[in-house]
Amino acid sequence: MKKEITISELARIMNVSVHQIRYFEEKGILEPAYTDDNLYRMYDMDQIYNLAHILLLRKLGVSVPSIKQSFDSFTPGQFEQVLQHSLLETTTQIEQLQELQQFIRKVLQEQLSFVSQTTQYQVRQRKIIHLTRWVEIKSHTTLHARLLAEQAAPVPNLFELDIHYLYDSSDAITICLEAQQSSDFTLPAGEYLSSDFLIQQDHELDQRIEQFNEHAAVHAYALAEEPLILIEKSYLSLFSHGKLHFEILKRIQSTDVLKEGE
DNA sequence: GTTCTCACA
DNA sequence: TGTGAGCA
Repeated sequence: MKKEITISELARIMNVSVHQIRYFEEKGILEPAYTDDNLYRMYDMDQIYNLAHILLLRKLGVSVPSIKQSFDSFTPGQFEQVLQHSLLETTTQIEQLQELQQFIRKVLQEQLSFVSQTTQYQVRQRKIIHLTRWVEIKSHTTLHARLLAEQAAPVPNLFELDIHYLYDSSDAITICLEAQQSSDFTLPAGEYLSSDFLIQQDHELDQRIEQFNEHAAVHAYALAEEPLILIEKSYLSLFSHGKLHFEILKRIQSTDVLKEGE
């Protein structure tokens, strides 16, 4: 019985895959003690220590190329730099995960509030929203793939955004996306008449908008002279089997709010 | 059981 | 940065 061990034995005692050991070899950070006549890689204590170091550094977030560098020419200063870098990396990862957590909460909350909602029309208090103009289309037409493809600026992550359709008095509908800072349009904070609904076919949309306007007239809401806003909640449509989730909004006039963007 | 290579996430 | 499959 040889004192050296095969790759699968090394893999077993170090809790890694055979593949992974060969991968480390390919990347030049772990050589076998020798190769046997049958071309099997054989490993001894040196390799066990070596692999232990590699796994530790991987756990600390150090990349394989950096591990190679640190093995080739190792100075304590470089080591600190490498570890500082992976510390920074984990910090940004935590931030990204927190953003994801927030987004999941938002989707969950909106989904719950839609499910529990009984009345179709309600008055809602809304925070200020900034919008950036994205595409303009004529009324009574629909967005099609070609139109999107021809836009100069590619739109990031359409699936997770609320898409805002602004219906002003003209014949055009302006399609906008949420912006971080003040941009092309601003929807002031305040009270909005709101209606949530699902639709299956495009023509239902125009009906809904008509109904909304009628409802507002019948109940004599003092609506602001601002565009009607239709919001497509693309991510909520996930929960409604091919139906699309929309909200119609129009701000209710209040005397103490200054009109913005003029 | 192991090697090598290719495709894939 | 690995994994899985197929082959010899």
